[in-house]
Formats: sequence, structure tokens, C-alpha cells
Amino acid sequence: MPHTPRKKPRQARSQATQAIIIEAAARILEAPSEPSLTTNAIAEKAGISIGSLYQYFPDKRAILASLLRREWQIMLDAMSENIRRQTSAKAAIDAFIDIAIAHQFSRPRMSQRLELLEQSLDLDDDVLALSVEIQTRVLTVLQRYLPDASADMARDIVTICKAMINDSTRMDLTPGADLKHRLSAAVFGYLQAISPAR
Amino acid sequence: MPHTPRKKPRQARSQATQAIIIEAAARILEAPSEPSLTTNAIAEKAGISIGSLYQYFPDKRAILASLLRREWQIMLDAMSENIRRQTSAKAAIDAFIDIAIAHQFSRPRMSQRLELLEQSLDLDDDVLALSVEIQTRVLTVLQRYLPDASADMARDIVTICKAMINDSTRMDLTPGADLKHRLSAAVFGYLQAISPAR
DNA sequence: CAAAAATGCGAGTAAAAGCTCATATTTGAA
DNA sequence: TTCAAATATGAGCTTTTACTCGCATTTTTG
Repeated sequence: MPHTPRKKPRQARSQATQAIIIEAAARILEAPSEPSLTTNAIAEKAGISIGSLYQYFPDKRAILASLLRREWQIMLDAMSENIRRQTSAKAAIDAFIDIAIAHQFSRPRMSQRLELLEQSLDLDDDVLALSVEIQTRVLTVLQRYLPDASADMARDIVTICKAMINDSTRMDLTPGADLKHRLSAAVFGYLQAISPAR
Repeated sequence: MPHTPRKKPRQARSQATQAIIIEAAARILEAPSEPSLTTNAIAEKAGISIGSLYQYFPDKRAILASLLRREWQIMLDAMSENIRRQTSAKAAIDAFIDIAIAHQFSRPRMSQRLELLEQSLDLDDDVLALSVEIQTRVLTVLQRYLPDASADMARDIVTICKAMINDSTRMDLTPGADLKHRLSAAVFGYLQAISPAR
């Protein structure tokens, strides 16, 4: 009987191994020589055999989806914690911009290559849900700043931030001092220009 | 002796065949079923044999680079023609936004997949030169609007436009009425916010 | 301790895709 | 018309890579 990837055999150990595999994929993505992200390479980097890898993930796509989910969850956690402690709406949006920059530059090469993958992969709903959740949180913060902010505006803001930050990593792997300034201009400029009451 | 791709054997015919091959690649990229862009598929779509294809291009990368160059040249031509006839600086920038939207939506699926390829391919200088030229033209127009506009600002504008338009094609293959409005807000909002004199 | 169940292993399989080269066809000059 | 140079052809070679499966090892059970 051909094996379906073995179900959570002994929860704790299994989850740890999954995390190791996911991190191995991340380490390959951030390697400067840009080695190709093959399943064999992931298994080797994780220190397990290729056969074992397929006991924890049904296929390669699932590994990358899990990595994406991990990264988005990190973003969400940072946003939740950091946004709560802000007082003014403007400060909350500023905090979001800082978080987005810090996250992408914490592992710039990985983030870059992962964003490319994100577009070619077609993701399952449970992963997309996290992406939607991020936009929802952004919308919540926006509405403190502009009461009539819409979901479309939140999506635009996220799109602009991702594009400008990603573009920035392509030129330089450490954040230039002006990136924050330019990104703030883009975000707040957009908000002011699109706000009807002005 | 292994064959170097034959040099312009009979100029006219050769260039025509090259164009046919490039267009075949474009047609595969825009097909709704998203078939994989293999050299064999390109040759078949072009109505020539795989062997002949390799007489016109040294490798697959060269085909995609040529397609990118073709698209960027179309953009440049549209910008050159349309910008010249504008009077006000604001109208010129508006024209650029319209051109960018129209171009991407003229073949939305192709543009989308091509932009992904653009990032994984590493392009030769002669192709990158066109991309730089587009940014230079944008800068020229920006400087009519803001005399102290910088190359960084032009890059940001291009980045924002590409990201928002591309994001828009992902949701819907025909341009929503509000895209122009939102993109204008992003561009002019950024310019106003970043302008020091205010 | 013995048997059985669970897990680990990695050589090997199969499919996809870039590219070649021996052969066939066409073209153009004499 | 004749022949050689130029061009077209596509079967198949080669590499890459996702994934399998029979066996070894470890862990659990009785």
C-alpha cells in the first residue's frame, strides 16, 4: 500500500522535525550562491533522508506553503504585539511599516526568493487565510487613521509596502536610511490623496 | 564543430522568424491553461522545428530576454509619443499611468507571467538598458512636476505602478474603473508627501 | 526477550525539459 | 540542369529533480 505521509506519529517529535525541514528550506533560500531548492537538498540540509522528508510532507509544495505560513505568522505576531502598544493611529501605521521592513531585511535573500515562489505556487486556503488576516489587521489600523478606509485601500498599502521593500532588498541587503522615509511618503501620501474629505 | 546560432543569414527573413518565435512564446504565456513554457512548445507554436529554433536563439533565456525587450520597447514608444503631446506636467504623469495600465491589460496573463520570469532570469545589460531608459523618461517627466525629483523617486514610482497594476490583473483580467483612481492617488500622494517644499 | 509495529533510509525510477546532430530539403549560382 | 552551400528537421541524448519502495533500524507491546 503506497504510503500517505504518516499522520502525526508522536506529535511532539513530529512537529519538531517538520520545523527542521522548513528551516532547512529557508536556509537554502538565503544561501548567497542561490543553490536550487530541490527536495533532496532540503533533506540533506535538514540532516534527514529524502525518504523521511516525504513522511512529514506530502510533496514539495507543502513544504514551501508551510514556510510561507511560518513567515506570515511571524509578521502577524509582530504586528499584534507592536500595534497594541501604540497610541496614535499614525504611530500604529508607522509601526507597521517598521515591522514590514525589519521582517524582510531580517533574512533578505530568503524573503526575496520566497516572494517569487509565492506567486508561482498556488496556495491552499489555509495559507491564504493568513495573508488575508494580515490585510484585515492593516485595515483595522487604517480605520483608526481614516474612518472610511476600505479593504481595497488596505490591499493597496500592503502591495506598495511589499513592492518597495522587495525592490530595496534587490539593490542592497541592508536597509538604506531613506527607505523608511520613502515608504512613509508612499503610504501616507496615498492615504491623504485618496481620502475624499480634504 | 558545435553550432553557434547562425548569424543573421538573410537579414530580413531571419528577423521575421525571430519575431515569430518571440510571439509564440508570448502566446504560450497568455494561454489560460498556463501551459509550461518549454522550448519545444515554443517551436511548435511558432510552426518550426526545435532544431530551427536553436538557429535563431542560443538558448531559452535569450528568447525570453528578447520578449522582454520587445515589451519594454513598446512601452517606451508609447511613452515617447504620448508624453510629447501633453502640456501640463500633471497631464504627462497621468498619461504615463494610463499607458502603463493599458499596456499591462492589453495582454494581462502574459504580462503577469513575464514579470515573474523577469525576476528569475538574470538579464543582460542590453535588456536592462531599456528598463533604465524607462525610468529615465519617467524622471524627466517628474522633473517637470517637481524640479528636484530624483532617480530614486522615479524608481519608486515605477515600482508602485508595476506592483499595483500587476496586483490588479491577478484579481481581474479587465481593469477596474477604480484602478486609475487608486494608482493616481498613490503616485501623486507619494510625490506630494516626499516633496520637501510643503 | 520476542514479536510486531513504527520509523528511518537512500539507491533507484520516471518524467520533464533543454539542447544536439546526423540527415533531409531547399536555395542559388554557374 | 547540376552541385554545393545554406537551412530545416525531429528523434533522441543528457541532465535535473520530484518522488517511491524494499529493506534496515528503532521503539513499543505482550
